[in-house]
Amino acid sequence: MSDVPATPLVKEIPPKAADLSEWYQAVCYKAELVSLAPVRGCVVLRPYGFAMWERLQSALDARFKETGHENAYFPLLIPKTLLAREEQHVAGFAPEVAWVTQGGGETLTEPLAIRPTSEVVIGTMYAQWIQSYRDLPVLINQWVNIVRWEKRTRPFLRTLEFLWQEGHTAHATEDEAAREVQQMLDIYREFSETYAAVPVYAGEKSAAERFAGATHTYSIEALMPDGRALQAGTSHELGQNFAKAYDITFATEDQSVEHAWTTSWGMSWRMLGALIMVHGDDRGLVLPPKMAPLEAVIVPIVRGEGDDVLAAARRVYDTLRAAGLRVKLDDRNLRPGNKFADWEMRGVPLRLELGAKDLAAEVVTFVRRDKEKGADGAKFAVPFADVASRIPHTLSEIQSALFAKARAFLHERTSRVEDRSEFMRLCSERAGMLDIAWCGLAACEAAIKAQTSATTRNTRPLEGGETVCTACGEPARLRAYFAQSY
RNA sequence: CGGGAUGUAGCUCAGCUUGGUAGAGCGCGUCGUUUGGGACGACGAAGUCGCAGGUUCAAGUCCUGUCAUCCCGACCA
Repeated sequence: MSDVPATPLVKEIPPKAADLSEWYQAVCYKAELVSLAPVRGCVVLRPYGFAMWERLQSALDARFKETGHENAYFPLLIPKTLLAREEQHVAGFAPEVAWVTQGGGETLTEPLAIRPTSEVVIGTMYAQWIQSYRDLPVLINQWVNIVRWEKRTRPFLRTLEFLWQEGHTAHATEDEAAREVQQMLDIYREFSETYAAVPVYAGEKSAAERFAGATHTYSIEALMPDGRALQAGTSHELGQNFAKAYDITFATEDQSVEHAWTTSWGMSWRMLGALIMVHGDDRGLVLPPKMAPLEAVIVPIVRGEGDDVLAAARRVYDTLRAAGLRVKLDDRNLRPGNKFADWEMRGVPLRLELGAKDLAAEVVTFVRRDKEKGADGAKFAVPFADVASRIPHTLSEIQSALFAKARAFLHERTSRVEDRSEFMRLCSERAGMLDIAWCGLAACEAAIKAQTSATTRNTRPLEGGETVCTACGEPARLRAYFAQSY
C-alpha cells in the first residue's frame, strides 16, 4: 500500500480489546446512552439509552402480563423499623442503604430508608391484602428506581441509583412458589437469549451468593469479553421467611392459618451493560435488532441539489414506517462518512444507503452493522420493491448472527476442568466460566475466592459420574460455574 | 472504604519543574465550495483553570482542605 499512516477507523473510542473498561465507558458516553450526573455515582439515562431500556421494558412486561402478573407501584421510602423486621435481609443490605433523616426542616423521629429493594414494603401490604387462600396467588411487578450505596460505580453495571423491575408474588404452597421462581428465571433466560442476544447460564446460587433472606436464589449469568461473569437477572424463593417477618398469613381451605410462600425476581438496566459489552466492537455499539431503538437508518447520498435522491429516500422512509419498522431518515447536511460513523457508534443494525447510482438501478444498498467492512454479505443491493419485505428478514439474520457469535464465545471460554491446580490457575487468569464438580461447601468456596477472587456464579445438579470436588477433594454434590465477576 | 492517578473550552490534552495578561487539535456557529467512508477555505463564538481557603505585589502554576472521576483491592444488582 503506502507509508501513509492509516487513518484511525474510529476517532472517539479506543479499541475494545485494548482496554475493555475504557472502551465500555467511552461507548456509553459517545453513543449518548448516558451522561455522568452531578451526583456521585449516578448517571443520566439519555433518550437513546432510555429507548433501549424501553425495549427491554416492553418485552419483559409483555412476558410478565402473559404469565398473569400485574404492575403496581409501592413507595420509595421505607421506615427503619419496618426494614429491620427480617434479620438476614436487613443485615445483608445494611451497608448499602441510604437514609433520609430530615424532612420538612426537622429531624425525623424515625429515619426512612430509600428502597434498596421492596420486599419489606410489599410484604407489609400483602399482609393486609391476603386473608384467605382465595386471595392467592398475588402476582405483582413494579418498574422502579432503586438506591444502593455502592463504593465503586460504572454506567449500567453499578450505579447508586438504578432502574429495574422487581416482581413479588405470594403463594399458598411452597411448590407453587418454586414453580413461579423457575418460570421467571426462564423468562429472563429466554429474554436474554432471544432479545438481548446474550447467552447465559441459568442455575442456583450458592448459599454465600444467595439473596439476603431467601431460601433459594437462581440467576442467569453472562460472560463478558474480559472473561468476567455478569449476573443479569435473579429469581428468589423466599420461603416463609418474609411471610413470618411481615405476617403474611391466610386461612386455608381446611380452616387452619398458614404463612404464605413468597418470591421475588428482578432484572435491572445492568442487562443493557451486558449486551453493550458482549456485542460492541471497535466502531462502537452493535445492537441486536430487537433491542435497537432504531432498526434501520436511511442515509441519502446527495450530490449537488439531489432532490430526486432525497425524494426517493423519503418514499422509502414512508414505506418502511407504514410497515411498522423503527426507522430514521438522516437528511442532515453532513457528508455521508460522518453519518455512517455516527450511526455505527450508536449500533443501528442496518444502514440503508440511497444515492444516484442506487436510484438509477432502482435499488437500496443495505449495510449490516454486525459484519466487518468488506466482509461477505456486509453490503448488498435490494430492489425498491423488495426493501420493506427484506428488512425483517435481514434483521432476523443479524439477531441470530449476534447470538451465535456470543454463544460461540461463551462456549469457547467455558472450560470443564477436573484438575485442581489447573482450575485455580484458570480462576486467577480470569479465563472465563470454569465448570467443575463441586462439593457445595462454604469453606471451599471461600478458599477459592481468597486465593483467586473467583466465586461461584451458579450451580446445577451433577450429571452423574462425578465423585469428588475439583477444588477440594470432598465428595461432589453439584456442578458449578466459577468465574471472577462484575 | 484502603492504595495509586487525574481534574485547564463540548472532547483529547499542552502550560505547572522555575508564579507575571488562557493555549492547541478536534468539535461548535456563519458563508461558500462540497457530499458513494469521518472534506476544504474564510471568518467567528466558546474556559470564574473542579471547589474553598492560604502564601504572595501577583496563583492555572506553590501550600492546606474538600469534591468528583479513573485504575487496583475489599464489598455488592
